Order: sequence, then structure tokens, then C-alpha cells
Amino acid sequence: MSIKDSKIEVEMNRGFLQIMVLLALETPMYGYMMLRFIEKIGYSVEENTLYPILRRLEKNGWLSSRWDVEHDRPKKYYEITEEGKIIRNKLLGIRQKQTGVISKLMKEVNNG
Amino acid sequence: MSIKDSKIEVEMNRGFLQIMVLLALETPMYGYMMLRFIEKIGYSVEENTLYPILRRLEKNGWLSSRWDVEHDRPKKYYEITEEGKIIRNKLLGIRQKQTGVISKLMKEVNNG
DNA sequence: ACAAATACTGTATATCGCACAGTATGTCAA
DNA sequence: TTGACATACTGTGCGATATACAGTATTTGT
Repeated sequence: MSIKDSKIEVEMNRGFLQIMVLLALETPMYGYMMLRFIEKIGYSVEENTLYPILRRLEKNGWLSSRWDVEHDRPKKYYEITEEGKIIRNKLLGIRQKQTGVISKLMKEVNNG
Repeated sequence: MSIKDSKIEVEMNRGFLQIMVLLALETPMYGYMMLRFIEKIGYSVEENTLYPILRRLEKNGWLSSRWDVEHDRPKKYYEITEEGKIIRNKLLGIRQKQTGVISKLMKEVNNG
């Protein structure tokens, strides 16, 4: 294989990770908690990948955050915003369209 | 909306475009022909996006190409290689896994 | 003959996933 | 009680990609 497999996954993660985060944060969660949650549902993200995504999505106005300093060590809870929901649905729409293209092509490959 | 919609599509295209090209090139095609073909099946790619992808995938050994200079103006026909098929299946596998994660999350969003 | 469509190449840029490096608090076994 | 490990985060830098911008050359339609 001329290109490392890891590189492929990086490419495939692009776009998808946003969807995953925006879907998960229907319920408020802090970063580290999400890492565990994502593993639990059968995927995995790098720590170094998730934290920047959270910051970026917040900067875009798609997430809001608040610090919980009352219990244990400080935790930054994130939650999806209304604008975030709109974007999320848009992303899901694009993905669905792509999935349609893929299945159309797969049919041709099998029949052709 | 704080971020232009076009940017979203760029993100979502990442990874997907490779899959689309690798699936389409089960049948040999040249660049311009593919542009039309992709439109026909209900998607669209920029000329400036497709050509670099074709070159890159060939450089990776996932596509092979040959020039047809016999008819009309010169056309560069591309076709998927065996290695390309392996990669394509890997990409499809990752995408399926992602789809699984998404539907799991969607269920929680609806029930939670 | 002139515009538009065809069919490509080459360079530059912004963005993002992730690597690398670092800070600080809490827990638990030896 | 100390020091290893888990928790919980921040900040900087790099490489790869989608796409913009610019350009070349041939063919077709009017």
C-alpha cells in the first residue's frame, strides 16, 4: 500500500466528525466524557482531534459551552445551539445525497 | 449563518470524492467525460477539483491512465487498478462504520 | 471568423485532522 | 507519601486536500 491507512481515515473523518459531535451534543457533555462516549458507541477519535473540533464548532456558533467548577476538577460542558442544529441537518443532507450517489454507482458496478 | 455553505460542502466532499471516482472508474473514462457523468447521476464536482484528484489517485497507484490521441482531441482515459479496488473497499468500509455511528446517535436523539 | 464548448496543466491558498508539547488536578497502590 | 496513572484541558505547527485562479490548445456551431 503506497499510502498509510491512517491517512485514509483522516480524509474520511473530515466532515463526519462534525456530524458526530453535533449529534452527540444534543446532550451536554465535556470533552473527555465525549471521548469515552464515542468509544462506547464503536468509533474513536484522537484527543488532539476532538478538542480542536469542539473549540472550532463553538467559534462558529454551533456549540455553546459553560465551565463546571463546582465538582471535582473543572470541566467544560458543550451543547449544540439552534444554529448548530440547522448546520447538522444540512451536513446530514449532504451526506445522504452522497450515499445516494454511491449506491447508484455500486449498482452500475455490479450490473455493468 | 457564520460560515458559508460552500465551505461545508468542501468538508463533506473530502473522502467522498475519492470513493465516487474510484467507483465510477470501474469503466474507463476521461476527466471531462466524468464531469458530465457525475452531473448526470445527480452530483457535481468542480473541474478544478476533479482533475487534481485524478492525478493524485494515479500517483498513489489507485488509477492507471492512457492517452487516446487517435480520435478527436487528445483524451486521458483513467481506470481503477487492483490496488485502487482494495482502497475503494476500505473507504467504503470506513464510511459504513460512520453511517452506523450516525444512525445509533440519531436513535438516541429521537428517544432521549 | 469568433464565441463557446471541449480537454487538459500548473500554481497558490485556506482549512482541518492530528502530532507534539505542555499545564494542572485527582486517585490509588506500594 | 510519593510517584505513577487517569483525568481534563490549552496552544502551536505541519501536511494533505478541495478549490480558486490562470493559462494552453483544439474542435464545433453560427
